[in-house]
Parts: sequence; C-alpha cells; structure tokens
Amino acid sequence: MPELPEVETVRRGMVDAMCGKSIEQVTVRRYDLRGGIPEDLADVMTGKEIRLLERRGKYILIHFGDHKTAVLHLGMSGRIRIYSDKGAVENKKHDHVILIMSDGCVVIFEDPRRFGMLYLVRAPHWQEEKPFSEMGAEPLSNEWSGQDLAFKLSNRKSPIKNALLDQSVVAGLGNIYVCEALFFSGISPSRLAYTLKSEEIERLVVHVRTVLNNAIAAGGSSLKDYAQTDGSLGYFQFGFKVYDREGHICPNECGGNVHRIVQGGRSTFYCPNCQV
DNA sequence: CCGCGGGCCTGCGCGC
DNA sequence: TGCGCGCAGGCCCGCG
Repeated sequence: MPELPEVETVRRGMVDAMCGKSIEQVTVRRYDLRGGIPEDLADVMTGKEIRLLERRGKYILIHFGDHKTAVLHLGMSGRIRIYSDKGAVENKKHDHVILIMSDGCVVIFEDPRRFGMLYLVRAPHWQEEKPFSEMGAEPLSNEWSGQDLAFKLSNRKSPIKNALLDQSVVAGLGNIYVCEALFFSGISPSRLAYTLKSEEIERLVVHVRTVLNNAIAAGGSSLKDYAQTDGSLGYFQFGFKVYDREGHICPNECGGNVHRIVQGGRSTFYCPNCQV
C-alpha cells in the first residue's frame, strides 16, 4: 500500500472535502474486504459531522467527536477519489464504499485487491486498541529520536531492513522508503538490527525523516496503484535512488550498481558498495 | 517472545 | 494477439 507519505497525501486531500461537513449518505457495495466492513458502518456514520482527519502510521482516522471513530487503511491498492458533485461521479468496478457529503461532494473508497480496511473503533480511547496500542512512534514527530529507535533495535536479531518494516518499531514505513533511507544512511539492509552503532542510528533517523518529508512535498509516489484524491499522480517515484532500480549505476557514482535481494519475502534494493 | 513463511486478492507487465 | 507466470506499496496468523 501506500506508505506514510502517500497516506498523508490522501489525508490532506480528504480534509477539504470532508472536515466540518456531515455525511448525508453511506453506501457499502462490498463488505468482504480484509477484516470485513462492519455491518453497522452506514448506521453509525450517517448524519455525523467530521471533526478531524488524523493520520497514525499508514492509517487514517475519521473523528466525529463522539464515541466512535472510523479507521481507514488503504492496503496495497486502495484509493480515495473525491468528486465535487454527484453529477461528476465515475463508477468503477472496485468502488466499495461511497460517502455523499452534506454539500453534495462525493468520497469513494476504491480497492481492487481488497487488502484495505474500513472499520470502527471506540473513541476517544482509540489509541488503546490494536493496532494503535502496539504501534511505534510517528517518525515525523518529536517523540521519535535516535534514542527511541536504538531502544527498539537493541534486542532485534533480524536484519535492519525487516526491523524497520515492523510497525511496532516505527510507524508508517514500507518497502520503498526503508530501501531509500538505508541507502542515504549508507547502511546495509542485511545488517542485524542490534549491531547498529548509535551514530548510525542517528543518521538513519535523519534520513528517514528527510525522505518522508521530501516524498510528502512531492505528493507521494505513484506506482501501479496509488494516486491522489483528485486522480493526479505524485511524482516522488522519479526521485528514487535505489528502489526498483536493479542494475542501474549507483547514484553516488561509486562505480557500483544497484542490487536486488529478497528479505522476508520482499525485494530489497541497495548499493553493496556504499551500504556497509 | 521472536522470526519466518504463507495467505489474502486482483491487475499488470513480461516472455514465449 | 494471447496466455501463463511472477510480482506488487501491507498485514495477520500459525508454526518452529
């Protein structure tokens, strides 16, 4: 799925269309997404005013200011499309949930692979529920630091690549941005997490933040499935240094080239020359 | 408790 | 042009 920058881009796109407005009508076309859409979703959401849209890791929280909060996750292929009025709406095969807002604007949750999720949690104590209760720090917040990351890595025997994909270590990273951050940090993805020195961990924190911020500024990355809420594409994918660039020369011009290996069943891209 | 592999779905690009 | 295969940004579960 979209990783943190794409989810943040989607959240920002949803704010104007939804915040301060109420939901007039909810249509659920399919309930059998991963985890299942709750049967009472429409009952709970209809008529509610949206007070706040918040992101936590790769999740978007839709707060109504009452005892329920809706949780949206885009899975691997989820999208949100927004139309400013009903007349402009296109119907697509995998449109699973359609929200009509009080001003006539339409918000559609589309997800071909159905790995996405939309469900309800208790409010205001949603952070006490899984997966939020087990989630690591927000990497762009002040609560995240080299010290925090070092603590999380101190007993980890898995490769640093795998550890950074674990949402309980730090929230919101996925395959792309982990590869990119490790490249900028000059750290091999195969290094066992607990062997990183504090100075390397400090570097990693800096580069994770930089790569995420740059990607958000570019509107995220558009691979096969991801687009912004107005259908336009992010363009950060043109800035990838190593991700999906197997065989290309290393952007550091070290004389080496980008390799692909498989870790935990997923592709990792890196420069064996620059990343040690 | 931890780490790994498989499963969940559909669509796309590639090679034959 | 058509078809089968491998692969994809994530997460959860069960096993060792």
